Amino acid sequence: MGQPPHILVVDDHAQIRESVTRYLAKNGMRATAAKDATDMDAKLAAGHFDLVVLDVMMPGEDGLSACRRLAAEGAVPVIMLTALGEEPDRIAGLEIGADDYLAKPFNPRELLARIRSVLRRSSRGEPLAGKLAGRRVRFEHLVLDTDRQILVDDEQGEIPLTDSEFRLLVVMLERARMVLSRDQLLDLTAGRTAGPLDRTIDNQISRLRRKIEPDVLRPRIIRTVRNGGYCLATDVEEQA
Amino acid sequence: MGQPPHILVVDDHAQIRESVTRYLAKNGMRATAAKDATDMDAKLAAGHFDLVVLDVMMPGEDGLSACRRLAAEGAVPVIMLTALGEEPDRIAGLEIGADDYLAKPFNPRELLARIRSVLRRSSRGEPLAGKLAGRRVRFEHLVLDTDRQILVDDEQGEIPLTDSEFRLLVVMLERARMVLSRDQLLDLTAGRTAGPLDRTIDNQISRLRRKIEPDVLRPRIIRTVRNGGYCLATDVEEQA
DNA sequence: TGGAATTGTAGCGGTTTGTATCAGGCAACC
DNA sequence: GGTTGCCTGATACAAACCGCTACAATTCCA
Repeated sequence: MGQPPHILVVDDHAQIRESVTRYLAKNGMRATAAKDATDMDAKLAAGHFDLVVLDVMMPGEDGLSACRRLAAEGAVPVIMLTALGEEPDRIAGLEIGADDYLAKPFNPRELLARIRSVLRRSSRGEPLAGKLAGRRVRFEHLVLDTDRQILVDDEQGEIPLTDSEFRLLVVMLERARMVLSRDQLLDLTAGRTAGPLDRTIDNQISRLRRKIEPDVLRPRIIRTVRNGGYCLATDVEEQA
Repeated sequence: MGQPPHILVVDDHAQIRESVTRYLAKNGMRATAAKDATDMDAKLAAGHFDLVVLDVMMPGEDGLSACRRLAAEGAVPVIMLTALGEEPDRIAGLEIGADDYLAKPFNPRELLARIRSVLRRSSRGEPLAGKLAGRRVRFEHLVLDTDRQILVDDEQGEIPLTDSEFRLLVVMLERARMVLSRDQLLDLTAGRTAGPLDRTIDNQISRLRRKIEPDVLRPRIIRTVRNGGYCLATDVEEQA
C-alpha cells in the first residue's frame, strides 16, 4: 500500500469518534469521523476509504441497516462496534455482512489489530474504474470506453487518455453535477492529500479540457466553481 | 459456491471435534476433524479445504505456530480457537495472520457465522476462487488451457506459454479488473518480495503482452496503471 | 556436460506527471 | 470607474515512471 489506509469512523458519540480517530492517526493511518449514516454516505461519496468502523446503535438509520447496504455494495469492508456484547447481536452483525465486530468497551489496540487484519485480507487491488469498470458511458458528444481507456468522439474518432486524465474523468463522471473540491479530487484520483501550493488538479483539469471541450476557452462540460473546485455539468448515461 | 465448503477442525479434545463437525455438517458444510498439527498437515495435503478452525492449545506443535505457517502459505483462511480469552493472546492470534478468532467456550452458532463471514470475505476477491486449475477460460480472442499451459488463439492457433508467463496470466485472470501492484504480482507468482530496483514484473508483462495483445503498442488486455501496477481489463468467462 | 530455453538485471529513451511561474480574469473595495 | 488582491489557466521544465532491448544468470534436458 503506497498510501496509509484511510478509515472512516461512524459513531454518534463525539468523544468516541475523536479518541478513535486520534488513536488511529497516531498509529499511521488516516482517519475521518462521521456522526451518523447520512454523514457517512456523504463522506464515502466525497473521498476514498479503505475501511469503515461502524457503531450499531445510532440515531437515524440503524448501524445494522447501514452495514447491510455497504456489504451489499461490497466496495468497502466494515467493522461493527456493538455496545451490547450480547451474542444474538454479535451474530447478527456478522450475518449481515460485516467483516468483523468488536464489543464496547473495547481496547483501542485490539481495534487496530482487527483493522489491520481485515485490511490484510482485503488488500487485493481495487477495481480500476470503480463502478464504471467494463462499461461505456456517454456524455455530450463523447463516449468513454473504460476498458480501453479511450474516448470516442462522435466526429473525430478515438481520443486516447493518459492514466491520470482517465482517473480524473471517471471520478467526475461517477459524481456528475456535484461540485468537487481540489482536495476531494486529489484524494479520489491519487489517494493523497494536497500540499499548500498544490496545483496538480488545476493542471490535470486543464489537460483534460483540451481533449474533451469543443471550445477550450469557454468550457461547458467541466465547469470551474470559483473557490469551490470543479463540476461535471452534464448528464451521463450508460451505453450498451 | 457450487460445492458446500469444506472445513477442517483441529482440536485435541475429541468431544469438541465431534460436536463441532457434527454441527457444521448439520448446517450444510462438509467438516473433517484433525487431532493435532501433524494430523492437520496430513489432511490438508490429502484434500482440499476452504477453511481451518484451529485450537491454540494443543500438544505437539502449538496452534499459534501452525497458524503462522498456514498464514505464510496463504492458501487457506484460518479461524483460531482460544481457551484463554485474554486480550494479549487474542491480539497475538490476529497479528500472526489468523483471519478471525473465537474465545472458548463459544456458541456454535457464532462459530458458524464467523466461518461464513470469513468465507464470504475470501471468496469475494477471487471470482474464480483460485480454482482455475483444470479449467479452460476464454477472454477476448483467446482461450487458456490450464492443463496444457497453452493459449489457443481464435485465428492463429496454439501459443505456448513459459512457466512464468503462465503463472502471471493465471493470477491476473483470477483477479480480472483488479489493479495489482508489482509487489502483489511478484508475491502471487513467485512468492517473493521485490527489491528496490526490481523490474521483473515489467519484463514479464512485456513478454506476455507480446503473445496476447493484438496491438502491442497499444495494449488493451493488460493495462498499465501508472504508480499502481497492472490490470487485466476484460471479462473472463469459463469455457466448457 | 554442453547447449538451448527461460528468467532476472541493467540501462536508454520516450511519455507522463508534478511543480514553479507568469499572465489573465473576477470580485471587492475604495 | 479604477485599483488591488486573490484565484485560475496556461506554459515550461524537471523528475519519475514505464517499455524495450541487450545481456547475464539460471534452469532444463539430452
